[in-house]
Amino acid sequence: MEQEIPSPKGCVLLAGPTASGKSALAISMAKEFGGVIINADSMQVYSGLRVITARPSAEEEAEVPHRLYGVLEPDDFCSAARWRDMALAEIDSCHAKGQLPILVGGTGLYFEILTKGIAEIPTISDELRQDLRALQQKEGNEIIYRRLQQKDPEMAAKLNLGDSQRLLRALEVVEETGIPLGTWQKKAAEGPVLEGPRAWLALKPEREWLYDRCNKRLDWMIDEGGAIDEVKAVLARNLDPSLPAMKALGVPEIANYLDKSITKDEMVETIKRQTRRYAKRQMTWIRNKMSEAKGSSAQHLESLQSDFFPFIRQFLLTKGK
RNA sequence: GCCCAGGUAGCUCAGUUGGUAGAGCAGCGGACUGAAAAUCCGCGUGUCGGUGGUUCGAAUCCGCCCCUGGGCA
Repeated sequence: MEQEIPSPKGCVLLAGPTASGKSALAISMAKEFGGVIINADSMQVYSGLRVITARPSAEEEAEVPHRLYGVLEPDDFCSAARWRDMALAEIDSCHAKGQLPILVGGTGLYFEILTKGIAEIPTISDELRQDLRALQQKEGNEIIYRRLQQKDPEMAAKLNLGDSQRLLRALEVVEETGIPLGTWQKKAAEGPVLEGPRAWLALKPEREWLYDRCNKRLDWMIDEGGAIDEVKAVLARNLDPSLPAMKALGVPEIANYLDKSITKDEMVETIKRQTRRYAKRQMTWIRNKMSEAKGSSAQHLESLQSDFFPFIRQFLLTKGK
């Protein structure tokens, strides 16, 4: 079978909410089509948090090639553009070897920037970034908001006072570049972008089924997977709690449990709730943003291979080469 | 069997002297342009246990029935 399929120039993009079965599907797909799995998940890029971020296990990673899993230290940070650059390099290297890149993950923004590009805004200096963050932590959003109103009233009008992350981003951009963020965003997307044909796949599981899976997975992580010890080890490094990896689902909650400010039950219930909400946001993204991309989608785990494999085979035979 | 206390949203409960009901949590919808597992915005989803009655009008008052706790036997 595999011999019939020519060397791919295209790639597979597999999106879906957390716990929907993406990883398992990706592995069987990689085996079937000679593929390499490339992580498109913002948290699984960090090392040290394998269990709590539901990264594929070491055994799974050994079955077929996996890329961009655990490649950054938890005190580093991965921007969407940084991920894109790493992903494009991996995709090139797959193509050079005649392998099919299979991008798998739940981070919508990463897919968005990979496929559509983004305006090239100069890097913000660490100094400015840290100053503004410190200011916000100390004084709250109001001061950031007022400063933004002065320097970029258009963006300020668009943002909510509570939206600390976007306020900060808008302010650091005007202050660093002297150009309002909105102006940058109106520019055509620049920078490297994924070229060539692509097969979009989306998992759209039934809600109850997914929530149940999320809950059971979390119970497993805590009771058997060793999530608590793993998080404890990372916490022992005393990293800045505002680092992205420190905000991964479950990390703050386990930290609270370890310092005894909440009980184990509270910790478990809170993580479960946060995970459900996260899955819901992902589904909103997939439903409303990725639905425009032409591709194939499937609802039930049982039907994944039968739904997707013919689609991929067809894709490779017609457009993928 | 008798005596209390309760039955109101998915859960825990509030509901003034009768004017068809509201909080928290859960949930749902949406946004998303370089830290996105982040960050933010919006939305009560209801046979008020059932049934008769009093009343212009009942979650609210009365009768009976059902259910759940607790107590006495």
